[in-house]
Amino acid sequence: MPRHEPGASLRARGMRFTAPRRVILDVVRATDAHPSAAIVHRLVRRRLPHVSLATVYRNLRTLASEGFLLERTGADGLRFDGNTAPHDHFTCVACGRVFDVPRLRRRAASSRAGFEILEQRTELYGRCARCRARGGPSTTRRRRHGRRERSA
Amino acid sequence: MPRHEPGASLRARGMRFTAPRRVILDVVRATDAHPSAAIVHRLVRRRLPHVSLATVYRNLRTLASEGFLLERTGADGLRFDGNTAPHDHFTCVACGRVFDVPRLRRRAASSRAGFEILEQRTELYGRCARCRARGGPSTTRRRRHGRRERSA
DNA sequence: GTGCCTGCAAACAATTTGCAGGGGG
DNA sequence: CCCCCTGCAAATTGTTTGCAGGCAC
Repeated sequence: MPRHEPGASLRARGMRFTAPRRVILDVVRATDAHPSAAIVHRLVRRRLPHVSLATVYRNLRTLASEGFLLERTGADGLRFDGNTAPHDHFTCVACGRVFDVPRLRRRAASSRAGFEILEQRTELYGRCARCRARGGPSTTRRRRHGRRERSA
Repeated sequence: MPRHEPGASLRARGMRFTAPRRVILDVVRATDAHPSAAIVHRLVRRRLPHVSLATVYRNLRTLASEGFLLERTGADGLRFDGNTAPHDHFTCVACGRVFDVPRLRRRAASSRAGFEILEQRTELYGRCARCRARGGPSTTRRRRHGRRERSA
């Protein structure tokens, strides 16, 4: 999906290109940190102090459904990605950061069992270079019960 | 991860193999429908009418962390999978069903950018054979706002 | 017996919605 | 000037936790 012109394209569908909407899109596109709605909210407020969290949610959803950004759902909740080019994600289990990585594999046996594949999404998990350098060798942590850890 | 013996393995870690726990594992293993906690709860209650939802959550989490089943988080919330063999998922965007599919691609360029890949997870989206037969040709639906649709 | 497990209910957190007013086009 | 969009607050939903007993081992 190409990165089209926000204003024009939105207007063409009867949607307005308001200040909050513009800034929200800006913020998500400006980072590669795959922010949550709350984080986007905080960043947006630096420029528009009165924008509400509800508006952020509404716009993220709208912008995603129009193809201006991508919505991801993972173990760490709902995240948004300004990079609309097809790519995969690598999540470091040590530091929690999420990196974009080029899609390494192309669709294979598309129509296995008669499935028509419209989209694919791959998440990789492991340890990033930095964490490998710091910590010792690979560890597989397990936890019993306990609140699900959320990366900041 | 092999399908080990629940009782023994749990006991070896100082955990008990209680009736609720046994039935919960049973239920998840008996289906390939990738049930939510609520669905597991309903099914478990057919055999043990007094099991609480909290117990279901606690046990699903425990059993997953011990490798007896897999925890998945997707757009449709938290789901559990009794199939612990490595495999991918295909979600039909028309009927919402989730199918297990054999993992089609093997890890490639493992350590791109110094990443150590410990795990990978791929989700495919499209239309299953049945829905392709019914509905017309492939459609890409978009929605504006609106509650996120949840598959039953 | 000891301590893990359980049911119940309350607490929590993330996301969504209702509503009345405001401003973009 | 019409109606989409917004802020605020309340509502919802999914998940987790505290606590007093119960039962597996």
